[in-house]
Amino acid sequence: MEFHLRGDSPIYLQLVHTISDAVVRGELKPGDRLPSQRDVAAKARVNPNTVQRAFMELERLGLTETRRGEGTYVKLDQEQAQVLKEQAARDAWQQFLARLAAVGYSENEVRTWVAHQMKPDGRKNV
Amino acid sequence: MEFHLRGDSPIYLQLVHTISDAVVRGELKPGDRLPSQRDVAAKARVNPNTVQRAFMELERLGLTETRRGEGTYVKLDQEQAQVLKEQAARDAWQQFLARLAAVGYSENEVRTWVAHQMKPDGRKNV
Amino acid sequence: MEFHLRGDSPIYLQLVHTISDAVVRGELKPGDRLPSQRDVAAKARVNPNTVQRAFMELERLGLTETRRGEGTYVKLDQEQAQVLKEQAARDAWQQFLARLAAVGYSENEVRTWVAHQMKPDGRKNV
Amino acid sequence: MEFHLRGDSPIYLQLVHTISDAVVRGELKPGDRLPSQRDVAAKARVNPNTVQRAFMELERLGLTETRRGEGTYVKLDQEQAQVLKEQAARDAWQQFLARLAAVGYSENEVRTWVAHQMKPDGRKNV
DNA sequence: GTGGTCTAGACCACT
DNA sequence: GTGGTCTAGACCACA
Repeated sequence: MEFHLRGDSPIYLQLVHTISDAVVRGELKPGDRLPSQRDVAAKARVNPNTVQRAFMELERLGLTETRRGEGTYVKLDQEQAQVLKEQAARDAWQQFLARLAAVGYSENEVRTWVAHQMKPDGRKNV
Repeated sequence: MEFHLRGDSPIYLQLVHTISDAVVRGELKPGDRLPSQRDVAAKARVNPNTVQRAFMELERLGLTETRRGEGTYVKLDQEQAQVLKEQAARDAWQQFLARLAAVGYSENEVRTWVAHQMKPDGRKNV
Repeated sequence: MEFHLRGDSPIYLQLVHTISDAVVRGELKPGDRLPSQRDVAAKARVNPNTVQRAFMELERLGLTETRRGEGTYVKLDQEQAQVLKEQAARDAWQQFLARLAAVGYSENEVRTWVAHQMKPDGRKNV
Repeated sequence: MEFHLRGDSPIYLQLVHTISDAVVRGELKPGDRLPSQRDVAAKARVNPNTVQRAFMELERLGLTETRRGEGTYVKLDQEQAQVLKEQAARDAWQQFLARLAAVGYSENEVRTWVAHQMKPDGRKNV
């Protein structure tokens, strides 16, 4: 697993998202063992305490289960992961719509705008 | 202007966004005078220091200018506002795509998903 | 508020219990501001980080609400506190019964035993 | 002997309590041979090292004695067991009283509360 | 070797 | 001055 840390949000949350996204994608399956906190700390080049905080958060969210002296394991089953995946998509979409509305796009403008973005021939839509 | 404050991001930034969005929407036009800091503080029920910080940020971003003893005025012209508006849309779209990719949607799945959301008859697309 | 720290359980949890019991007892009421993390750290003579962890836990339990730059406030209303109080009593009672059963007391023996403890004249029932 | 492991306290201590309670109840008598460490490990589905630690603790507490190559035997005589049993009851009772006091029950309230729990007709006292 | 707790101290963001 | 994040490093408990 790769950890790309950017600067805007707390490192421990970035770790949480990196890992939880992997779970949601199904890349980490129930029962899988996460790398040890020390290993993650080494790979992401952050302090072990920061990693631990991330792991605590993952457990709190119900994604993992940690067994003292053993390690941390994925708990969330595939079905729940799928739910979270769809939820993430809906949330992202809502956020997108809200943002456009906030800066003044009407519903129809949004429709047109998105249609334009989706055109496969649409010359580099970014 | 209404101020709806939620808890996740700093209050002063929420104020900045509330105001800058109004400018971007063209609701506040160049030369318009913003409500006084103390009015904003009262309406949003936040500490005046927090409002001041928000106004400082708006000025730093080039959206407003403050005239001592007079008040704070919108500086950004309509053309620049339009640029920001389009930029906001592109940013929101990119963020949306990035999020879906992060949780495992392929490009095609995104396309299908969005198309489905956009169907006007699809009731409940929001 | 006094903090008596013993050695058997993690300090941060002892802090959590000290404070949450005060809330449950109604000694700290909704809207009351807790002493700052630094103050608690000083009074309890522990590291501020340890206190912060305790405060995080209190917030996670829904007892308090912390406002950055302001302080930490009691959130739990009196009614909810009462519920927790009764719950605590039931839990303690269950635990007591379970323990006696585990070491071999029959239901009747428990009854007799407790009746004996409760006798007010029973000279030092401890 | 059944081993029901919960998650809150160290596994080795749970094993200690399971076994010591059996001794205190008189279910395991002086001279009785405990199941082998490997049997316990298998039945409780825990690491043999964990069982060993539990057995060490039992011996340290004076409940058992280990004879090399033979096995582990209950050492505690019935009289001592009875003392421990009564001690356990008193401890549990004290803990119960302390807990209720901590959440704000007065002595009289405790008395009333317990009396209510003890009413045999009061169905659902557990 | 693994996770859990704690200390010490720094720096930042916010009100 | 308040809480939030992070580092560094220690020591412990557990499997």
